[in-house]
Parts: sequence; structure tokens; C-alpha cells
Amino acid sequence: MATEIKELTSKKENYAKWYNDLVIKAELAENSAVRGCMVIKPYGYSIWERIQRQLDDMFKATGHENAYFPLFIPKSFFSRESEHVEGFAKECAVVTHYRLKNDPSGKGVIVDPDAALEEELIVRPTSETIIWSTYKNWIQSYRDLPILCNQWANVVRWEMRTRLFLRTAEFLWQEGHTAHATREEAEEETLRMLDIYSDFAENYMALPVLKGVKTASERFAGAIDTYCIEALMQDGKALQAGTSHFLGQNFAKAFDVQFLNKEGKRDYVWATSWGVSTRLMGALIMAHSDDNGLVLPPNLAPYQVVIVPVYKNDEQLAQINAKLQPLIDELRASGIRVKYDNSQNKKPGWKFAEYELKGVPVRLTMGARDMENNTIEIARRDMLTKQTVDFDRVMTTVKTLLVDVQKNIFQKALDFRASQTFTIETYDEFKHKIEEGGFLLAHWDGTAETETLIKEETKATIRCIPFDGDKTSGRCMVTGKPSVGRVVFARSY
RNA sequence: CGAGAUAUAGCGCAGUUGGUAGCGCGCCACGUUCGGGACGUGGAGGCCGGGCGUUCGAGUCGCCCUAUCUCGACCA
Repeated sequence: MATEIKELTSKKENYAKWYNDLVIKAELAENSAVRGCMVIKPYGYSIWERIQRQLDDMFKATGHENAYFPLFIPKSFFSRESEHVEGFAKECAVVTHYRLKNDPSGKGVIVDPDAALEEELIVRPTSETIIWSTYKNWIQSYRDLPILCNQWANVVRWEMRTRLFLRTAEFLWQEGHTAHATREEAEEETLRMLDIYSDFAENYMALPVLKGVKTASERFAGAIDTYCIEALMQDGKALQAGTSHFLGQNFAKAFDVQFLNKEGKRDYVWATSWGVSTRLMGALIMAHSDDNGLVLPPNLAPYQVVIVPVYKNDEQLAQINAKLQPLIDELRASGIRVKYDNSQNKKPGWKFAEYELKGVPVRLTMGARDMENNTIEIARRDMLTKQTVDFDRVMTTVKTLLVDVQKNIFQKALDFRASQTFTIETYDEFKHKIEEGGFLLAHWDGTAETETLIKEETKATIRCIPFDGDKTSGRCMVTGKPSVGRVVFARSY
């Protein structure tokens, strides 16, 4: 269980409950095979679904198409791009057999030793190898380019240490893989996708992110450049929320993907890949949650509005139902995701707590008092405040409130980040400040040696060289050598 | 895989110097309630992670497994 998430909430029982609502760890067997996996419960999955749907729309709006490639990748596919393989070889799950049989000793089943595969299959840790093997057959001419594919899939990485949501053995993600005729076009694509990610993070997840480029040592295995969006969690640790890679011609060369260009000359295609995962759900939880549970931004909340009737008997409930039905219809007609919870097996107080736990941004309450006065109570999750308004004004109030909550959650996270971002001049100051968490902006001499030294001494890594960072030159805080601008350091997940 | 910790009811936890298990929440029934997780009464639910040992007797002591959590190495 991710304590970091735990630490954000102090009401232990409450925490267990809301957390449990989203996800449970797989405890299916006393075996490490399911260790670090998770079972996502319906409510948790519906959040992922919102993420998926929104991103998918954004991908399609920029000309991308979805495809699906196999889960199993023949081992031989991995012997092509050596840097890439080195990056993943240590964490691959391998299928070696295709059959079970009853244990001759009579207890349970065993793997049939006679059913060994001639060539082992690797459960994809990422799909570059199989996709590029396929692209080779799809590409002959510049007319076949660009290929702009995305895949929604699960991947498996046998991590030494897992962390729920942030680093599970199996996770869901989206991986885009594109092929282009020119370097410029591929580079443009890499940055376009990075922009989509930051747009999504900030405007849908209400999560402020830093855009930048990774240093060589933090780069994706096989990439020329890795760009990323970095977010800051409430506990002061950084989280890489998405990456977009410019792969150059590395994969094209490894998989021999050539095409005939306009000039009639053969050339290798230029590639990109980009992805975000269920880790985003972890980011969402850790960035916004409070002691009462989740705080979901309206743009991603499975339910944006929940309506709770308060009544003493069936007759009253019937009256409230009748009163609310047109409102529910109208809210839905204007595209607002509404849940009307008039279930009779739960008390109003219980419902209030429950939907706060689930992070529903706006709650409407209607009881006898409101019926009499023709009013309705409106509560907002982010501030935990409520007001009573005229029933006739409920539509407009809800609409503005949803916008306001979205804005407010983002602003809160932005203010928090600002309060946790420090400009650092000396290494002593750095060592001291890093203990409190946050983003530290400091000068670095650009060498991997210094980067490693800092990591070893402080556990801080360079999260990125930010696009809009301080570009004034200075001196490395460790070595005193020249630096062309400040980079962002933090301890991270 | 190294270091530390934990494993008792669905969840969170007690359990004294060894004597065959409790509490809170949740669950079920009935009644009163219903505008912030209602209350009362009654009830269901446990191979005390697994194995071996010490003992007349083990949740408790010893050893060995296994799983989980925290911190490292690895990583989205």
C-alpha cells in the first residue's frame, strides 16, 4: 500500500475505506506472481476511463489512430536495438511453457515439462520491438508516411519494488508510436504530444506540470531525446506524469525500416513514442486528496454532481423525486454527469460522507425544508462549503460552480507548487533544502558525473531541464564550472 | 536481493507472567430515526499467515517457510 497516499490523509479508517473503493491489491495467491499487481474496482476504473476517453479524443483530434499489437513478443525481437533491450531486459516476464498437467503425486497441477516453447515469449514491457517489426512491412514509400498509431494496452515490468498506482508489475497505459519521413516532422510530433499531455494534465487533471527535457542519464532506453511533464505531489516529491520520446532513426535502423523518399533515395524513417499510464491516477490522488478522501476535478470526475434527497417517508420521497426529475434531465441534457442517489438503504449523512470520499465535485441536497422554500442546497467538495440557493437558479449555479471548482483545484495545486519551489545557489543550501522536498532550481555543469554525485549524496535527481526555466548562465553549485541555466532537482517517485 | 517491521473476524486493532480469543467500524433482524457517516435490543462471523518444535497445555516461547509494509539497488 502506498504510504505516500496514506500520509496525505490522517483519518485512518476513512482512508482505508476510500482507498479500498478505488483499488485493492491482488491477494489472489500466496505467490509473488501477482505481487504488485492491482485489481481496479469499478469506481477506480471509471476514473481511468475518463482519462482514457479524454486523451483518446485529443489524440484523434491530432490525426492519430488506435491499433492493437500482441501481448507476447518472441524473444528474438528483442535482440535488435541493444540500448533498448538493456533498458528492459532486467524486468521482463517470460513465457516458457504452454501447458499444465496434473501433478503425478496427486496434488494440484504442475507445468508440463514436455510443453516447453521452442522460442520463449516475452510479455511486453513496452511495444517498440513488435511495432517496429510490423511497421517494416507497412512502410515502403514516403507516401506510406507518417504512421500515427496509438495503442491502449497493459504492459508488464517485473520491478524489483512495486508501489501501488505508481509502479505496479502490470499497468494500463497508452503508447503512441509514430513514423515520419523527416527528422523535423518527428521532432515536431514529439513536442506536439508533450503539449497534449501538459494540456491534459493542467486542464483536465488540474495538475500543474513542468515541461522539459530529460538529461542523458534519465533518457528512455534507445531515445535521442526524452521530454517529460513533471508534477509535484503534496508530500513534496516529484512525479513524472508523462513522457514523449524523439527516437531518431535508432529503431528504424535496428528493425531495418527504410522508405523511398520523394527524391527516390532510400532512407530510414524517423520515429517517436509517447505514453502515460495508470500512474496518472496516482498523481490525481496524491496531488489533490484531503482527509475526507478524493478531490476530483470536475472535468475528470465520473460523477460531476450527486443529488441526495432527504425525506422522512415514501410520500415525501415521491414529491422530491418529482421535483428533481426535470432538473436531472436538464443537467444531463447539458452534458453534466449526474448521479441521483435516492436509494432507500442509506441515510443522507452516510451519503454525504460517501460522495465526499469519492470526490464528487458538487453535491445537491433537497429536503422538506427546500421543498417548502423552493430552494436547494449546493455543496462543493474542494472547499467543503455549502450554500442554499433558489431552486430556479440551480442550473446556472451548478454550471459556474463546476468551472470554478476545476479552476480552484488547479490554482491550489499551483500555489502549493510555487510555495515548494526554491532557487538554490550553494550545494550546502541544496542539501539542507532537499530534506523538505519540493522543486529546487539550481545550476549544474551538465555532466553525468556531477548528476550522479548529487543523486548519491542527496537522493535528488534532475527532473528535467525546463523549457521555460531560468536561462541565465551561472556556476554549477557543486563543481563551480559554467552552467547555461538552472535545472529542476527533486526527490521523486 | 540487502536492512528493519508486520501477519489475530470484511476493515482497523487489543490480547498481561503460556490456560483454546476480544474491541471499534462494517454485516444481519426488529423498533425508533432520516438536513453531516443515527440509536437501542438481539444476532452472524476466527485453522490467531503456514510448517516444525518446546510444553500437560501455544495467538503468546524457539526455529524454518511464505506474504505484506517501510528504506535502499531498479524503474513509468
